[in-house]
Amino acid sequence: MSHPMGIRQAQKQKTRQALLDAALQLLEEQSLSSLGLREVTRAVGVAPTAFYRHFRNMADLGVALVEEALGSLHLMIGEALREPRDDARIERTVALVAELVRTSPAHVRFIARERHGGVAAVRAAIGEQLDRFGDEVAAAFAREPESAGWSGEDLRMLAGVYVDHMVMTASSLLEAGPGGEEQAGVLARRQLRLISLGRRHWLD
Amino acid sequence: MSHPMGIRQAQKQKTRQALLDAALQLLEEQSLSSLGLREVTRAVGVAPTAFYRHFRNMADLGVALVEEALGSLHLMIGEALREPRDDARIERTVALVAELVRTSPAHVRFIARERHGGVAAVRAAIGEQLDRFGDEVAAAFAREPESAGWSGEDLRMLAGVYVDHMVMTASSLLEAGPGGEEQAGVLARRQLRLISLGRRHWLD
DNA sequence: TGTACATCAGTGAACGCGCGTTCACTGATGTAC
DNA sequence: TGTACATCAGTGAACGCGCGTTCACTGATGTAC
Repeated sequence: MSHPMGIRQAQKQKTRQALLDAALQLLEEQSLSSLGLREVTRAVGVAPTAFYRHFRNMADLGVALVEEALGSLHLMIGEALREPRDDARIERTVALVAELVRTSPAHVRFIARERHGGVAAVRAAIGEQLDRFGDEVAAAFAREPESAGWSGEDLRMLAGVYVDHMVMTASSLLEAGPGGEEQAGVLARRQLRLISLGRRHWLD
Repeated sequence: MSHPMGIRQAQKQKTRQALLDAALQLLEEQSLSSLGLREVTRAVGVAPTAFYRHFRNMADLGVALVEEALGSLHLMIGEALREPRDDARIERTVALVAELVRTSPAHVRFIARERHGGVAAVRAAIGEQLDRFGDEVAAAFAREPESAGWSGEDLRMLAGVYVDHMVMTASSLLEAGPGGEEQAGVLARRQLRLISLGRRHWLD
């Protein structure tokens, strides 16, 4: 039997995760470029120097947070788009985003904030993930009969609109807070209906 | 004759503007929450303490930058939307945004970055301005014959999509850089066409 | 199983540095007569 | 017009503080025999 993870490695992972969790929480009130290494280690309860056992600097930690926030989302989006009927797909898409905001509000806020934020490496990592989403959504659309006659470029454009809209919906659900969720959801569905209508008449 | 602005006031305005300009330039590479007061005064060439004659803190300066970036834009947007034909309006809208990005890239970057950034007062100021844009665009749409039968809510939704799309277009034109402007413009026009089509068939 | 040595996650002291803010000041500009 | 006083934008020294990074270290875990 090999050693999938010894005590030492397990403990190291635990500390690393604690650093990520603490950073994410501290980032609710500020942006990454103003978050300090000592702030994070203080919140976790380890010495500042322990940080360097896990990340080279805060930007490095930020990139890890991007992976944590978006890495596991690819499967879920593809599934939501498999819904054939327009209105059901809209419903599922908004529900997926709402679920994401409910279960991981801090991750969502982080992505919205750092997407155009002051740390280049993190911006790049987010951009890459969103591009991948766009490609996947485009591939899902391509499989549908309604896409017959569409150029690859047009499909990718449509996919981009979808992805951008999802990010925006997530962000406005977050800002809406507990009270205004309903209203933000209604707005998002309406906007997706507008986009769906545009799609249906694209080749007229 | 009264004193529209004495030598003293004129000099004060000049220093204030120099602080705003220097801050905006420094913000190309970082976000507001990590920009320091001393950094700004150093760039201008005044003592750090001079800052307090003009702003209470960096958040205060940030709010002033929001006004500078978006305050004068209200007239221009209304005018672009007065165009009656769909394709001409799309052309003018994208041209307006492209012009803005060309003449004030730093302002555009600032707005995109701080819209969801770490400084609450600045986020609020940007949100207010964008809401005002939304109201104005909705009012412009309401005047058009194509809007007959539309509810106020639906019009405001459509206006919100337009405003969000403008911000996103500005941001992607910025990221595209000198080479990719053309491509980003094509994409933006295509997306607006999609929205226009959705609008035309909204009441079907 | 027991022993001797290697690894390495986390420690704690120390460093130099730039930060925001305070304060009393200076001297050009503004005002009253 | 000239004079005496008030205003106030910008100065410069000083402060205490938290920052990121270095370094030699400790002691629990891992490995070889």
